[in-house]
Amino acid sequence: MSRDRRPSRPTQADIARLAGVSQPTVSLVLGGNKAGVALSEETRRRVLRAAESLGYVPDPIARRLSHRRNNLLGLYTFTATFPTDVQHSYYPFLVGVEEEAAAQGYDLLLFTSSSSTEAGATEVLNRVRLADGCLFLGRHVPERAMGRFLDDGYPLVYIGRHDELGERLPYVGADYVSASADVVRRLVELGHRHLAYVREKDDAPASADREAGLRSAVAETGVRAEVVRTDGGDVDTARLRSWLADGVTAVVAEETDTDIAVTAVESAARGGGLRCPDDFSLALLGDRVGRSPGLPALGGFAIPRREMGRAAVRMLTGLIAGEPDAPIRQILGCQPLPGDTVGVAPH
Amino acid sequence: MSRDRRPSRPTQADIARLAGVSQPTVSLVLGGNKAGVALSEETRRRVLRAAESLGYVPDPIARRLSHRRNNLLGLYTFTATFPTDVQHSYYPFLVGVEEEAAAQGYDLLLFTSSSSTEAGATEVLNRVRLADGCLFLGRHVPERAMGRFLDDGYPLVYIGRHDELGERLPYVGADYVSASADVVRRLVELGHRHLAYVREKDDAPASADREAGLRSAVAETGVRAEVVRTDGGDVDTARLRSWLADGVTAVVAEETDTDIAVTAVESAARGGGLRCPDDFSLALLGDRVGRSPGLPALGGFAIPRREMGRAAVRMLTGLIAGEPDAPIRQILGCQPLPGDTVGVAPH
DNA sequence: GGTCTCCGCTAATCCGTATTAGTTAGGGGA
DNA sequence: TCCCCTAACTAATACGGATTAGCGGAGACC
Repeated sequence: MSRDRRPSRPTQADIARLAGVSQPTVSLVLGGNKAGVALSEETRRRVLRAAESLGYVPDPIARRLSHRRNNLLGLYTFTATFPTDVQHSYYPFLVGVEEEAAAQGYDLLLFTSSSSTEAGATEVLNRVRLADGCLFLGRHVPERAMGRFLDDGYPLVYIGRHDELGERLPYVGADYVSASADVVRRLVELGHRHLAYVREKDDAPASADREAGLRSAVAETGVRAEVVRTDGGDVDTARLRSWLADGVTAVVAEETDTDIAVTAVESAARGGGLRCPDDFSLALLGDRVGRSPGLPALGGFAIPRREMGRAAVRMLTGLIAGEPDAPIRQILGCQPLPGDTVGVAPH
Repeated sequence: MSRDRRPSRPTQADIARLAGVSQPTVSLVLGGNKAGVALSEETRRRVLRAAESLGYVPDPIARRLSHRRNNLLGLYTFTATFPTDVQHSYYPFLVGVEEEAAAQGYDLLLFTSSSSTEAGATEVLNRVRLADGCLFLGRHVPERAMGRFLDDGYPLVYIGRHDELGERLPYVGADYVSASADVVRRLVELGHRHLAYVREKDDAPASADREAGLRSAVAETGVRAEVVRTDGGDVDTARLRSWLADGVTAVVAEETDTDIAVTAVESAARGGGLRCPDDFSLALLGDRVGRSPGLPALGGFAIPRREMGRAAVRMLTGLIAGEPDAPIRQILGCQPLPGDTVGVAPH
């Protein structure tokens, strides 16, 4: 025991001994004495002098043990936190999260999900409780784990709209419905009357919202639209050509964190030597974060990721503070992006 | 008091109550019982079941207070951890850090430095102790704070070579000296006999190493080189033209996290309608992470940022484990990058 | 039958700080 | 002279978990 005692820093007890007072007195003096306990100026000075001479620095660990607060916000992404292939999509969220966390005096705890097995995920989800509250980022909601957090009153906020758990899950989302409808309306204004919509195969609120917006605008304007689900492989040059032969003048692609849909369309076009907007217009339901400035900008809408990150942190800290009447669901608007790949329909 | 008691996470005491044992027994069961205290299988099971059903997670603070380990690695960057303006430069480090941290079973604690004032920095540096050890990333070393950590035996590793504290500071760096010399040699082989080197104004080991490498290769090959320090404003088109008029055929620019030097040269060239490598060759001492695929690649060398991040984590976990004979300084090699902006010298 | 030894667990204590309830000394008032 | 009040501290305790000493009971052995 004694041999493994590191040369520890001076404690309040050491100061107390030196100043001839008790440890609580030291705590009062150094802690600013917010409770307003009476303290003589003389004692105060002695304690401060002793602390100074010992080079005292409060131990943050012990301090937080007493506070029952860690000042830690968790961030859990259900993928690698810094994913290599989808890095640009999540990055702006993180920027916003960090900015606001810093502003609110919280540090960020990044959960590394090395094992993406079910058991591993459960394990990590348990560790989440180390933080005072946690942000979640992902296309889907692990309902059991989240339900449990909610039952326990653990503060959490999802980045992205999610209704898998009814009205219980707090989130900060983006208005994909309106933004997607707008994209369709802009295409129709440019004369497009026949669209193809390429989306991810699996269902998630983010995809459902985009499709709902698209369908509502399609119905409203009376144009045609094929809706195609893909996992990447089945949208190729031949398919693209057959659409165009059928009279499709604009392709709309869903943008997700994996970018499967838009990547498939782009490579199909490249493979066939087709160009946008000359051969067809290409619009995105979303944007591409890491898009190179040298490449043509894709028309679509800008997701306010950074602001979503900030708003999510604000909501979360509100939950942690126990604010009663704060809204637990928030939807931010998206800006239209004209882009270079959308043009007037031929004919 | 009672009203501010948040529904706190289950503690060992809760488990003990549920399982009908004492808190220390719970601690023994959950802690792996390294002391080898006798425990019946039946008790063990009851405790584990109770813990499971309550969703128990040990409090890192409490654990740290008595034990001193919480499987948290700190990451401190002296700027925003997800910097918006220099984002691409630090990002690959983070990728590597996260990969290796996940592999070693550590979570990451990102310290947000809201205030970059001296006082604020000290405050944050105190919080660093929450983690078992900490990685630091930055051009400069705050010597007092770091010295203090080292004195206290707190495990830390710098990403980037730093000798401001003598031999005491553990780091994982890149071999800028050799890599920079190589860049110069390649230019000389292409016939360049007169270079201009543009570097940051302030001094840091990263800059000193590059300049040392450059100077050694310049001396070795007997060519001429102007060394210019800039903060961005004073390297403009006129200056660039005057170099070329003086016979400079290649400009070498330092690459740092701010990219001040290379950005200045590039905008000076663009302003004068000068092109690389036709009008002059442009080489980088380093690389540009976020470089768009559509733009010309700059010649230089690739800094193995991801691998540096991984190596730093390995070194840090070694320090935490108290490995005695592990090296505390490591230098990784850089790969040459030919690039499109370096060509044969005219004449 | 008495002592010895294990087994299986708990009581006590520590880590460093914060907070609250008390306790003591001294002064003032009646 | 007795009582009360206030100033100025301290004792006790909480926070959650780890560690060590120790205790009661059961079986073994002489």
